[in-house]
Amino acid sequence: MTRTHEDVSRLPEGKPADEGQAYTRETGAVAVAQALELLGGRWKLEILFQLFGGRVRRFSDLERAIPAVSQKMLAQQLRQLERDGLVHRVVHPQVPPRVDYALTEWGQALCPVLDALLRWQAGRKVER
Amino acid sequence: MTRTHEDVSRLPEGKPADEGQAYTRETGAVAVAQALELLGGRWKLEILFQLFGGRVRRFSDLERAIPAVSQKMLAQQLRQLERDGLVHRVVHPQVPPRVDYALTEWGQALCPVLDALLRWQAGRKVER
DNA sequence: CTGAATCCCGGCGGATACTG
DNA sequence: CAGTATCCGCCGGGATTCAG
Repeated sequence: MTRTHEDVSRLPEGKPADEGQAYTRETGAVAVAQALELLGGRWKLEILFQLFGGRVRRFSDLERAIPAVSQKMLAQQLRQLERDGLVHRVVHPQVPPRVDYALTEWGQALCPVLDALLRWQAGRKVER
Repeated sequence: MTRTHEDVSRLPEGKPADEGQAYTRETGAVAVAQALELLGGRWKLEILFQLFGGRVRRFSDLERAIPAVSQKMLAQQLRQLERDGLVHRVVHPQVPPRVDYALTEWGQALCPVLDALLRWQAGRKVER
């Protein structure tokens, strides 16, 4: 069925046993695709990177840090990140209003993954 | 060569100190975004998963394995994967024609990265 | 069998203006 | 300050047809 070389289907550890089901090639692709969808937005990665390291940023901080993004998109992407559980949103009932954004634990856990992606991409040159 | 950070959150905020230095927060986001673009196509992951483990597949194999994809998209995504250096394309000058697709070494190296992404996504359950 | 070419459509994302 | 509301262009991607 599966010829496991360094196959993704072989998950070394850490997957829930209650399902009793490892990822097949198809569900694996689907699962990764779902994960990628969470990151698919045009600005999500830039936002995430701004938030990495437990940094808490305000809306205007993000606007300043990512000048090319419009308010609409920034708000939209933040909402989606919040809905998807990567970002935590804290509203301070003040005048003027103030909203803080921070990564959830799960969002923080994405950090080493993106780092791995970074290292993978860096190895592009050596192609035969 | 690349300094292997365990944590992207430790990246410096300013510019890199020297040339061979690793990523800043900004260039890191850009680099990851570039990497994600390579995988961004609607069907690329499914194709990649079909190819993982050094499996060589023909065009018609992939069509059968991914029934939902149209010929156009399959061809398009394969071309892009080839152009981006993830997939190797071998044309056999025969009648009827036959084309084999396989991962490049670099493409294979993506496998553990997607695996990490898979494990990250699996840990979504508990959020506080 | 393996594509390229063409037509078509929904939605992402940009620009701008308005609000509490 | 931190967002909504609205309009709109572009392009990713589906269906179908043609070609080597």
